[in-house]
Amino acid sequence: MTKALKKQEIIDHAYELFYDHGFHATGVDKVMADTGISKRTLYKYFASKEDLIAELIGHYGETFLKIAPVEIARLSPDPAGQIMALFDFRKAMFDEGSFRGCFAISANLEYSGRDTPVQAASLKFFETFLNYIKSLCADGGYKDPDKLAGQVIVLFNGAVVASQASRSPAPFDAAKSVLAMLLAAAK
Amino acid sequence: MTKALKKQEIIDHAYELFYDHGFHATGVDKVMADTGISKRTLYKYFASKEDLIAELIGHYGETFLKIAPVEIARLSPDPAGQIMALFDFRKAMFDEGSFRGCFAISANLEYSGRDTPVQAASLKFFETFLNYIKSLCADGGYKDPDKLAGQVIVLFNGAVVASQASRSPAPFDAAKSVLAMLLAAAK
DNA sequence: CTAATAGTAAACCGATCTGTTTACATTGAG
DNA sequence: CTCAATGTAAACAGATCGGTTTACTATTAG
Repeated sequence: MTKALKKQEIIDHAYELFYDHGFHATGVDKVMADTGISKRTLYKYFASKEDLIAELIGHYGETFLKIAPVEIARLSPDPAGQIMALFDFRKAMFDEGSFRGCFAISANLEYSGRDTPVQAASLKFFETFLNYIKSLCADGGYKDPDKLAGQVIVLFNGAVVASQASRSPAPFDAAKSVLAMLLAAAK
Repeated sequence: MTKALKKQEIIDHAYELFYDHGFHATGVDKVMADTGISKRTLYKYFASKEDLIAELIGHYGETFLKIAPVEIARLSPDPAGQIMALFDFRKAMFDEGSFRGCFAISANLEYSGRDTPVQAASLKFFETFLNYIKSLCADGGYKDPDKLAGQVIVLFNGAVVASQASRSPAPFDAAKSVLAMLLAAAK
């Protein structure tokens, strides 16, 4: 097994564990046992637990931003409708019964108030995600795509967090009704 | 010192510690040392760490819902303007340099995926807060105050979480611009 | 004065935490 | 075959975790 594969294997296992059970609540021992590796190997690939989590945020971002364009293109042909479809897509992830929220937000909040690699990685994800929304808004031909993207993100984050906390996809309906109004006014 | 006062003293100290440093990251030993009490006393007033946190969420809710009406009444005379003022008030809390988000959301997310007293307490807060927004919307004379309240909450949570994560009050400006549009359309 | 209450300090429990280190086994390439 | 790389298992470190219990000391009310 190559180095890259081994590292990916650790990432895959750690990702699920932290996503499901939280960051402080999950020890590196659990990651080791779940992956089936020794502690030495874990610390060969990652300098610290926080560095591992930071890389997992990167993994989350890459995964999400690879799947999302495909899914929203499947749901709607035009860029304008794809913004709405993004909310449908995210809601569907909750509908499947798993109420995992945003990996980056959860990590950021749990390490809130400090300056760790976790903060840096999550901020980088937020920026990347914002740029993606901006490009969608620009493609949609809206007047002020950058301003619109900022508004869309607030709605999106609000829906995601409320859904995770209440374990219900309902907040997405409220968010979508506002989004429809917002998009109509921004043409 | 009476029982109630002692308990309040523990709550006050624990509240600051958990709010600033997180829940799993803060041990009961730190709460003891900070309050200046023994472990036995702590566990006389609270059955467990999770029960303590659940009570702290109640404390957060009571505090917030006692101050908010006063502040927004100071900022705006009419109920319609007070909804907007609620965002100004919350933004001002961030502007003061402290980027503490919503205590209930933070606690809920950190204990996400399990069923603890923490979940119950935070859900109760969300309900109370929603009812408060509903009453503001009803007083404002809006068409469908319950629906509007759900939309307002999504915007509010989105702004709070994004501000905490990015340590910037900027998301409130995006949220407020959407809110203005929303309120204008809901008259 | 007495008796109950409420408190402290500290030992103790078993477990866990992140991280390092030592000793040894496996493997693959030259 | 040999040697270096890569891995495992496990001890070790020092600290912390949530929680219980014991022994002792103030305080306070009757």
